[in-house]
Amino acid sequence: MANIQEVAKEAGVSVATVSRVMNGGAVTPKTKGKVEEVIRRLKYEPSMLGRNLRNSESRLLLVLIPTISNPYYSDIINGIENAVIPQGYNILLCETDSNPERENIYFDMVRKKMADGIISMDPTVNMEELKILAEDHPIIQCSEYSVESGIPFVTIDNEEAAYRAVSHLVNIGSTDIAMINSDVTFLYARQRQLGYQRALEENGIPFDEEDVYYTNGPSFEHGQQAMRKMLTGHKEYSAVFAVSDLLAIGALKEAHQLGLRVPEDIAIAGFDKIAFSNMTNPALTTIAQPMYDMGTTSAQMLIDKINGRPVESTMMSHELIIRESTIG
Amino acid sequence: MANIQEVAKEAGVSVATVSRVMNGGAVTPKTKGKVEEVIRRLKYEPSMLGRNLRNSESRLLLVLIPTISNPYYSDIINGIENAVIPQGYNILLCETDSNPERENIYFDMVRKKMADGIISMDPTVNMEELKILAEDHPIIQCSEYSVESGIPFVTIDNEEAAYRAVSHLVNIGSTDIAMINSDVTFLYARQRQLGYQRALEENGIPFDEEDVYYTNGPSFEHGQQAMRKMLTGHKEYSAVFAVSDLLAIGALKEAHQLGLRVPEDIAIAGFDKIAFSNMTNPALTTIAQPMYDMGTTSAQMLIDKINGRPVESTMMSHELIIRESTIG
DNA sequence: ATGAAAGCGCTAACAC
DNA sequence: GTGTTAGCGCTTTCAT
Repeated sequence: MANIQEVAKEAGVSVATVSRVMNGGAVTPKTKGKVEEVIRRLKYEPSMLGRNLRNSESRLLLVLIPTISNPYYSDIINGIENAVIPQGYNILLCETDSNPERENIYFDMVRKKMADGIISMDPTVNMEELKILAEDHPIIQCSEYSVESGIPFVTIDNEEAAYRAVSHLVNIGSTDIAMINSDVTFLYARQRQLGYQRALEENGIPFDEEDVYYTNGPSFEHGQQAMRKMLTGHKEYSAVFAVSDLLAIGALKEAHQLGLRVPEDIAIAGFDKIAFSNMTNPALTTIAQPMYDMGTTSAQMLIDKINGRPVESTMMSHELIIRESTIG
Repeated sequence: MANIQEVAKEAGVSVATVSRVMNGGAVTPKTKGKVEEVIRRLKYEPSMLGRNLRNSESRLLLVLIPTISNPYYSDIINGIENAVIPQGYNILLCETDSNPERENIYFDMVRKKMADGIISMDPTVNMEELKILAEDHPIIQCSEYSVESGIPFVTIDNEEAAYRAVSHLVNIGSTDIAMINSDVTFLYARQRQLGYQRALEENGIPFDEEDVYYTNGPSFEHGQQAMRKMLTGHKEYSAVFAVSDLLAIGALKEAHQLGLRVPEDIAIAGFDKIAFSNMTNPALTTIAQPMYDMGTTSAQMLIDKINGRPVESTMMSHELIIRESTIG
């Protein structure tokens, strides 16, 4: 628990020299060796607190997500971590629970210099506040974003991806295709619905607003509810496009519960390719987003921004993964 | 971006007074009002960097987990967060990836005072290092632990829980009960195997080491592999007890893939009651650990430890959740 | 009740 | 190449 002063004194040098040894400044091999010996002997660990104050940086990056229990974020976070750690940063995973108070705690952390910047992946984020914060602090949006905010973002072409997924459902012979969508206040929900609509119309299937089943949330249970409503309704469907895997997995479970076979009686496609989409029976057809790369990219963008380098929004590629839930 | 000096100057008081206003020291209502007005006007946000250095604390707590993608940890982390945030702390979720280097980065953070303490939930943690670190720094073990380390822990009675799960399998009429276990270098794996063994023996079923199928890891795929090996072997089983839900879900998928019906042909029980254990078809019988409470408890223990208060290890309760995978 | 001043541990500009 | 010194922004005695 020694500090830099004690090391300097013990080694018979100045604190500046010790600092230089620590940070690779110009020092004689001889003094360097001597100082290093003392550091080892005294088990000296430089305090980041002093360094942080001096450099007025915390080397901490906030990653805002609505909840940690949504596996959607796992790989993105992995990508972020692997990108920032080699550059001497660490991330603070912030669960907002879509709660403005929680969110404010985290915004405060960057205002109070406990964090150097933010990667926001929270679709429920208070965009007004985020925008204001972005005036004075480095912020990047990942996955969910607002163009008008002027804050740089990383995303995929949601409309095109949904278009491909639904086109696939048409290609396997479905004509009555329902959609399970979350709240259209979210940009991705609107974009994916547009893709659904375009795929139908280009194939001569009229779009009907009644075929879209909206949920009150993003979770498994919401998917179940939507599916129950759909299957107990007056219309029959041969395929369902769900706006996320979690919703699709809920729908799948409910279909089974109501005695339907997937994909024979009804095909189901999801979106995101979360790890669990492969664990269900049948495995889920879905859209793969380049999660990991989205993570590394947004991380690098944030660090660039922190260092005053110019940053451009990025559109990443996606891929349709065809699995058992849409083809026998 | 004003600092305390500017506020003091603008308000015509000393920095000490500003500090008192911020921290609830004794100040005349009149000066207090004046200072607060200036704070608002200058949009002053006190830097935690200065405060942290001065108080030599970071108010940051590390939570060590092997990987964020294992849903097992979600609820525990939730509990931790809700316990620490009201007390002015924040947590840094640390994915070690069971990589000693990664781990060391995080250990370094507490050595370098960037974090005030650690809650370790990583079964692969380097116990030697952790023990040494615990001599100088507050550390709590949650879920996975070593008694010999002398580091306080929070856990459930794994042996008893496994005993109950396997007893349940016996009660529904199974006599040929296999176990899917992970690596017995982990304490929980050893304890749960003991429970499995005791349940068999108390019911007059001889324990056979060959009925235990060991995996090379904790994931879904490892569960699949174990199940494949089991079902393509020479022995037939009517029930399987998996040491975790993730392994059980893998086993379930593989059973389906090989044309077996669950629970009719083979019953499957898991352990942990992760969110997904309810999303499979059939839903999984499992052991519920009081995740959230384990989180809050270990968090409070850590904060107590940081504040020099005495801390006792805690054994928490568990519950057998019987669902479709073991009863038609 | 308020102010002056010391100091938390570190880095970097400047001088030698 | 090395030492001296001035802060980074804050809290907390110690005076008054």
